[in-house]
Amino acid sequence: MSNSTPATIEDVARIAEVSIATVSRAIHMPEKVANSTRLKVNQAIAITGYTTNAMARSLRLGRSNMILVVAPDIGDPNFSNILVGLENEARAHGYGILIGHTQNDAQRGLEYLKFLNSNQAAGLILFTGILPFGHQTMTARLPPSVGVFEPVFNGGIPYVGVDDTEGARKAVDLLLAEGHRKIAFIGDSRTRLAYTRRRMGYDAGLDAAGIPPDTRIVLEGDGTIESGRHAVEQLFMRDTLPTAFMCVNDQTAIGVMVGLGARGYDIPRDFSVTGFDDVPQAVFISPPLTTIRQPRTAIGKQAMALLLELLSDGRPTETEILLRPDLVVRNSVSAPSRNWSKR
Amino acid sequence: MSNSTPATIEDVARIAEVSIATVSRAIHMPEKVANSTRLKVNQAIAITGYTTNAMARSLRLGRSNMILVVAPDIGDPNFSNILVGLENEARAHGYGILIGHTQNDAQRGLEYLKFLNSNQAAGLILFTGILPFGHQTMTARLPPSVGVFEPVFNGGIPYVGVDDTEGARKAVDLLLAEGHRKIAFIGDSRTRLAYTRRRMGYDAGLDAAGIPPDTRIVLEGDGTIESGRHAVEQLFMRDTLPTAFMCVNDQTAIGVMVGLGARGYDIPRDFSVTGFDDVPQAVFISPPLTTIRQPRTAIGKQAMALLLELLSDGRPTETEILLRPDLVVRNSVSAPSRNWSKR
DNA sequence: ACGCCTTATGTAAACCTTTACATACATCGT
DNA sequence: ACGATGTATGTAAAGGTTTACATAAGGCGT
Repeated sequence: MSNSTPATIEDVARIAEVSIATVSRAIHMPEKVANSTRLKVNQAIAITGYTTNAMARSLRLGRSNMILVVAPDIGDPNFSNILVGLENEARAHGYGILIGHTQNDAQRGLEYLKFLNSNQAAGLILFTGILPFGHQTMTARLPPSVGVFEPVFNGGIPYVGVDDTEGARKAVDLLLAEGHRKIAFIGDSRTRLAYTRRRMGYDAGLDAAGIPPDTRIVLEGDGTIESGRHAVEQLFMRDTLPTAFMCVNDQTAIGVMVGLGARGYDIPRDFSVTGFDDVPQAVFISPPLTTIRQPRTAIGKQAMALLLELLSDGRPTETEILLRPDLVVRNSVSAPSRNWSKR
Repeated sequence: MSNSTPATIEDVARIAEVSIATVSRAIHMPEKVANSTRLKVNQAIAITGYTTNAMARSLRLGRSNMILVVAPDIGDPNFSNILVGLENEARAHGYGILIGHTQNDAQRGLEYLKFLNSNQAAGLILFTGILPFGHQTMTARLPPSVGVFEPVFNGGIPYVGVDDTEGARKAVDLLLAEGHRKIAFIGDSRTRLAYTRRRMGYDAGLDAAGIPPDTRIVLEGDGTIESGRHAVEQLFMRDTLPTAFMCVNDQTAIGVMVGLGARGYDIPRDFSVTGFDDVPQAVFISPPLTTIRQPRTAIGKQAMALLLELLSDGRPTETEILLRPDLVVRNSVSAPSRNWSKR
């Protein structure tokens, strides 16, 4: 029973007094085997504690029961909850997940290519917007894949994310409702689609409020804390100060708050700030950040569900799933101060 | 070249005009094959883009190249950096890692047992102090395993962590050096060894300073934010206030700070607070938390290195590796205020 | 009673590798 | 010149599973 080497299908077959084919069928196509035999097999399985050897099975089937999840940074606060969603859904369907992080290093990406080529993963979940591996040639060989947050590189791969435009719209609308008219957008970027879309929401909100766009207060950024801080400095140097900072993500917002704090300003009294993502820190920084929440667990679940569908059907039913983002009101937004609204 | 089905060892053998055995040897025991043939084989590999099929290899070898990492909570801020260390070290030796989180649910743990039984993981890294699976019977069948942070359940498994006693000692010594004499210990627990050891460091520090222990200001806790908050309430109700709170971890410290803030006190003016772990939030909360840094990447690296050693040797060289924790001074500690030091 | 269809089970090949063993050949010491 | 030793390569088995195909048996219509 508690043998050193695990039981094989043959052990089960011997005890149940059937052939190994029957055992395999009893497990995977129960309706194809007589009730009485199925019972014998099940008993034998219980006795031996048999578990299918996944290696042999994958080898035979030519496909594994593992899904590779590639992310640029596992430590990213956005990542872990997505993972929960991914994992729960995967396991519910008999798949396991394998995690790799590229650390934005192309070399790393290549190593994961090996996994794929050696059939260790049946499917792929891509977090980066850019395919981590040697682009064009590889695409053909990629297993069924799903992107998270953003469509991947050269398309053809469905993805699930949040409706960035709508989320940004909610943020800008809140700011407008509070009475802000000079609202900066921090973190503009043409390379990341999610950021581009958030910019679109910002533009749309301003437009709907009849406020003409002012590119002097739209600053570029790469979503890091440093980029937020830098943007604040630029605005002060150019003397084109807004009353509110709508940031492309929470990290940027934190940078903005740090920059503003370093110059002695109080938030939200002197300036309002909004973020995007609702990372765990958002609630701990001071003041707690008003931001847009990503339904992370749901995103993970949906992404995996889509991938599993691809794995069985082979054909994606939809090419893009956008979830609804929610506004989370905390304490970093208020009406514009008298001082600044004069400008 | 860019065939639909990946190249096998036979394709390589045919092109290189050798037998498959030679190809295998050229890859895994290069010194056993003549230079000229090795060259031919390498060229053939380059042409075909061959990668060893991990399934077949694992099946043949009877062991996989995957390491299962089981953690109670992937979202734990302590987790991700450890993972980086684990993963880097693993990949450097040709292993991949597989992540599972039990969410403190025994049922979940059982599902991972299947992975192990089906030979999908060659080794195991355990984050929980408690073996996640049906305890006694299973231990025999466990693959080589290493614990992180704490020894696992019933021992026999080496572990790597931080020297909790020393870390706690550094925190209490800082507080003492600032002049504190009434230092509370928040988060005492007999079930988690790491916490018990931190308590030991606290006791030792007090003892060395000639301060008699005062159990009225040693409160239990489970390391959650809520537990820290609760402890503060208790101390106020009992009217046994300390001048400083030494917390068993950062979460508890955050809870303490929240509780103190809710009562209108300023940190560090009215009370000093220290944490343990140096989670990413520690720098963002206000005031930034003075705490003990866990060398997380190093812990991960060491744990994996130990496991790999186990996998080759089969015998652990050491049963416990304790890394040195560092004090990180931020802004939550100052000399005791005049008001409170009068007590 | 016979052929035919259906249902339940068994046999054996295939998936791709690694490696013990066998073979072939070259080198060396005598 | 010959046996011994060593080196380089090939042959074939084994690892655990799934499944196409073969077989066997039972039921049914005529």
